[in-house]
Amino acid sequence: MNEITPHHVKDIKKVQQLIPNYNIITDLSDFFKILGDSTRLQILMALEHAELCVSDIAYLLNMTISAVSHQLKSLKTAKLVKLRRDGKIIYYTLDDDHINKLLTVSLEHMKEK
Amino acid sequence: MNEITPHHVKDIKKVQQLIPNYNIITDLSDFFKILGDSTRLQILMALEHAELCVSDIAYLLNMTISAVSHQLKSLKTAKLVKLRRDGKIIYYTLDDDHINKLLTVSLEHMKEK
DNA sequence: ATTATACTTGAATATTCATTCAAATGTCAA
DNA sequence: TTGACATTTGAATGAATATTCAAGTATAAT
Repeated sequence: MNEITPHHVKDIKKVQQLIPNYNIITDLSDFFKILGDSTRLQILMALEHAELCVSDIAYLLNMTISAVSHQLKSLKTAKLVKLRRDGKIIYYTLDDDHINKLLTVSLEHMKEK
Repeated sequence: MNEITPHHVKDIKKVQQLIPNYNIITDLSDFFKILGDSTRLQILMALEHAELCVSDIAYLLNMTISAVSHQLKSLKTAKLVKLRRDGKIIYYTLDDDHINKLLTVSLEHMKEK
């Protein structure tokens, strides 16, 4: 790391007080990282409209069951989806509502560009 | 790719009509991908509160000038920041307002969990 | 018990991507 | 026009991660 001489110390001090602490920022970037993959985003957007099982999603996205299952696991770990078992079939749904809201807001952001 | 027999064809057809087309989803996931890195997110959150030059940001984040410059380039390409030059110094700001709004909404999402 | 179905899991591969390092560009001052 | 400063750029390295492949659970039916 090279030595750095900042040019606007006052602004830096101001900003240091105003931005969220690093833990919050990493939580948030981890969250965006999950959304930053088209497969996972497609899954979430599909689950906005229906409860689906793994084969349904794999068929819908034209992917292998395994690949979908891996991504569902990520989404589950991130608490964005939840599942219920009915016999051999496992059904996935969105874990809560405000992920839904966030996706809508984000889509708006896209359209405005 | 193995053959897949979906179990809920009706739901799949419904979902196919309701989710955004693939181009929009990839645009959106590309956007989230940009936000899905703590360095870039810190930069954006800093620029919410002040116009800063590259050395300021590097000092604030305790990173090399070069690393920061690379990330600023990504943010510029994604049209999330813009710059102006004043002599030797290049100042960065957020490119528009609704990125600001989205960050706020997303932070809310985090807190609710 | 055996087989089939639905899905998960772990290791391996391949690709993506953040950071570093060294060199280059652009601007100003002497 | 030489030197110093601020930043950019491109290649190289290393870490993270999406998908595949093969093998492993779990459940139900025969």
